Amino acid sequence: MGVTIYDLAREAGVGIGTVSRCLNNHPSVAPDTRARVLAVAKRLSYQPHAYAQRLASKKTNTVSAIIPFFTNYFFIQVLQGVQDKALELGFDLILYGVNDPSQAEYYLRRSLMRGHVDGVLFFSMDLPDSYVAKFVQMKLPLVLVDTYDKRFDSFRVRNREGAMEATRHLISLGHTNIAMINASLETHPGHDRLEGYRHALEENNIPFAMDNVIVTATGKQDGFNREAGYSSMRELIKRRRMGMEISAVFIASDVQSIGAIEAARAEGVRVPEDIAIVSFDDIELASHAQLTTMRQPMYTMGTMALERLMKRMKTPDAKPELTTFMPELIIRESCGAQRSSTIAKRFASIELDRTEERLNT
Amino acid sequence: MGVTIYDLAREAGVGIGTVSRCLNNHPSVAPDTRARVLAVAKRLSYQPHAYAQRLASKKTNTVSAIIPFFTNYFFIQVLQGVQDKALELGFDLILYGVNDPSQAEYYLRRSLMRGHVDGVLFFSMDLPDSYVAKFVQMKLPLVLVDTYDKRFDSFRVRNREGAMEATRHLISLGHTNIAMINASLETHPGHDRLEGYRHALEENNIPFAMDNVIVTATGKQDGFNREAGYSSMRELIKRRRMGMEISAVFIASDVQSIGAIEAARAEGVRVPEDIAIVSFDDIELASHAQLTTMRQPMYTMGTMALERLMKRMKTPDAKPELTTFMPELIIRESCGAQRSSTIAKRFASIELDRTEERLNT
DNA sequence: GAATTGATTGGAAGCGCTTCCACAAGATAG
DNA sequence: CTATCTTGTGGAAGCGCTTCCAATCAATTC
Repeated sequence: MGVTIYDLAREAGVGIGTVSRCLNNHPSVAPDTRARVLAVAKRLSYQPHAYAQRLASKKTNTVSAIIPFFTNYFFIQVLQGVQDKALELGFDLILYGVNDPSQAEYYLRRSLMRGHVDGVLFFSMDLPDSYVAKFVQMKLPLVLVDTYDKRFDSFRVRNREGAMEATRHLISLGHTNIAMINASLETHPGHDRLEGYRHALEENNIPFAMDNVIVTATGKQDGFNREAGYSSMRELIKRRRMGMEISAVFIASDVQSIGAIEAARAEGVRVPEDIAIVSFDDIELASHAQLTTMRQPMYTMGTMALERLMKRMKTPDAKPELTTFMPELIIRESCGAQRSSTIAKRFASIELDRTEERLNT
Repeated sequence: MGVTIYDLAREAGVGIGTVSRCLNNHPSVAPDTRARVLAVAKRLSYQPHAYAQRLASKKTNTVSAIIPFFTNYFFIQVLQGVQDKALELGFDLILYGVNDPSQAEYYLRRSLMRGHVDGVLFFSMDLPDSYVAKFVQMKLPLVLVDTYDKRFDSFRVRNREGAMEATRHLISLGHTNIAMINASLETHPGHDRLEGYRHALEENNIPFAMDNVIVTATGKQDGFNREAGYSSMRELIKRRRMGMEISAVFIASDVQSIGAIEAARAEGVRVPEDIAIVSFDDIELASHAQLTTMRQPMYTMGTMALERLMKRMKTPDAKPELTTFMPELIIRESCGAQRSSTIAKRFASIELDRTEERLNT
């Protein structure tokens, strides 16, 4: 069916070795030979056979990305970074979306098939111990993003420090009764953000109490979802009505905050007047919802992770590196820091200018 | 480095053919031979070499998905469907995200490499004519989603009919001055939704005028983005203040509507009291924004598209089929049909019940 | 003019698997 | 007891490529 290098060789009157060299820009080919072969290849619309190439060259030019819940806005933006970088490098990206932890192992096993991929990106989940050994044994490069293992390159956001900064911001606005809405404490972000919150309170001599922390670990994405934010906020409002003094809340993720704002609206509680909110992530919608939030460099994490994977392929024995990112506080309206209408208006017009600018190009 | 079937054959004292048959569940192997070989395979932790298998068997178990702007919520949900189905079928999914039309051709070319993928899903873009011939010639199965070509299987949403229903809904609520906010008319959805809008007006003897249609085709995603919605709505409000009578607007997509609502809020225009909105897509956020919208079965389109691709692999010469989906009107608050607070409250509590239900499981 | 060098080239070997064909060894039938 | 199946099995061929080694031939050197 397909045109092979043998066809090209016959047609161009050369050997298959020469054909291969021409196609791969090998230096030692006479210019006119190369021209002739390439002309024939074009004429017969030759297409190299991907797997034959890969089998022979032992390079796949493919990486896999094992991502939980990739419909989560956080992961989508990371994924966009990975994908753009893959395009730039000429790599194919196999997307392995994990909806349930057991799937992660299936995908790990699959990625480990000899010659399947040149490297693996593993996101936001604990790497099962049994696979650590396998990756080492198979010498398959692995880069972890938003999770950590000392035996592999890792990229992490400083969740604890970010949560501290978020909480400090609320404190600096005069709040002393600050609650927290969190997702599963079993997750790294959930755990570390709680720690940061607690630390910020304590360094300011505000007593920490688990009573002020509402944890919803159920539902999809370990509780990092809108519904969980909705019900958590309702619970918080209920407690508030029963006498608990709460003027602000630190919410562990933007998606939860979106749900929380819905709940506040439904209950007639104003944000930020009655309850100020600071959250975490800065997903695209955060600006729509006017959320004050800790920005994570999601896109950059994606591109850097793939770059690191490439580096690791070249120098497999280098020492694993841990790269951390410090999230950045983005102030919008939900925390009440911009209650002055002047500032708010000016902000709106800036947004507008940017839009118009884009329209005029 | 790797363990091959030759190693297994030697170790188990059988031939490579037998080993291969054992691993592939071929019937004609004696039960104890099979057991012995599998035991050895396990002991040596044998991993088949993906590309060798594929080269020899001429099956790749891989498909590619060429998707524009996959960070768009619409595509993400379709993609989730594709990915889940791929997992179910044991296929790998190569994600080719297109940010710019020229990339689509690159990815098409790449997908056409012999033996690279068993099939291709192509989303929402016009398939370049030159590639039609190539796919036919290479006999590479291709399924189109959200776009159409009579020579291939296609899945489409009935944009025109959906837009008609959306517009009719506004008319049924008593509106007669209905504007439209649209994205690029060069896109199929943009074009067809305009047609539907126009048709619905005319069948109700309401004059259609392009003056009531605001088109923003620039920016990312051909104008299907938040910023475009924002600026279009501002333009609409400006015209309104200059005397144009507008009480409702049909917006071509939910993302645009989200921006439009922002603009309305910034300008002090109430939704739905001053301007009622109906839009299109029903992305996850639509319920958060309380958008009345035309729901597209995105996830289903993803799963069905992959299923169709499989079917096409099995019977390559069957006649191409076109499958259309009728979008469904989802009524929320933005159209004003539920202005009664009773209904609104009941709706909120239903949402809540669902949330709590989930929490209790 | 012989010897050496460098630039090209042909093609065998090998990547690790599937599959087909041939064959051995019992089992069954006549 | 011979002829005919069955059931398992071994291993060569081949998938289409890369790469290495040997070979050719013209150019250069002494």
